[in-house]
Amino acid sequence: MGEERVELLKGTLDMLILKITALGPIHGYGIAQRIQQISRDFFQLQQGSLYPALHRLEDRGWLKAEWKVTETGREGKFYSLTRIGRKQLQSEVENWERLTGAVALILQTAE
Amino acid sequence: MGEERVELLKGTLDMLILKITALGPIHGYGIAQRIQQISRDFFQLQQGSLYPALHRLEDRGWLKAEWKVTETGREGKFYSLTRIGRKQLQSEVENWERLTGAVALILQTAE
DNA sequence: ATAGTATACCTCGTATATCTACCTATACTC
DNA sequence: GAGTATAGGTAGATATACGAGGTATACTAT
Repeated sequence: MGEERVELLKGTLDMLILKITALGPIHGYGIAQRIQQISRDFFQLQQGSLYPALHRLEDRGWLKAEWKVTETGREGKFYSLTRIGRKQLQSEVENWERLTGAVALILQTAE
Repeated sequence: MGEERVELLKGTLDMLILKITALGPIHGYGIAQRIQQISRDFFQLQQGSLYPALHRLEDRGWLKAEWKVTETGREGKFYSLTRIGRKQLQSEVENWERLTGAVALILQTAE
């Protein structure tokens, strides 16, 4: 089978999580599902990456968490983007674009 | 001044070095200069990142090294891409493109 | 002469982040 | 009653880029 182990580039996960939470409050497990869906199964976010990242983002004040009941009737910790989290997202996206632009310059140099 | 500290995404450095050596044999210090030039000063590769990376790539058989004299009349360790190094570069570029494509899908999702 | 800068190589310790593997618990289906 | 999906979590290993430090040579300016 097309067993492809895809590793995230270290440094992109925070941006992706912030972006997903920018779409509205969502719990951790849901974030992993959304990222997988939208990336057409390219990213398969591991729980050992997800939860530490969420705690990190909350500690930095970029996300805030609230326990609520999900649609399936279970407890879930819903994360939403704070105001400084939104700023952080914006700056990370800008940095990402300049960075991929610079990489593209190098990859495009003719042999 | 526009003092911007730019960190590489962890995982991209090997690809960039391999790409530069694909342009022809070049010594370590020259690789750092080329990367900085081509990226229009966006990347400023640190020597503490550069030399360990070169040794790593040589250990894996992707680069081979040879001492020669530079144009400025000094000793330099010239690196060139091996056959499996070229394959590795190709696969890393493919992965990079699929990865940035997947990130783009997520960043593009409307709020 | 000598002081400073650019070139050229290197190592060590630290910080950070992701992964693998493991654990708990509940709801639903077979 | 067993298995799967959902929901949360932690601990340890690994990788890698960075900062700070070191050596040495060639060239330039004073």
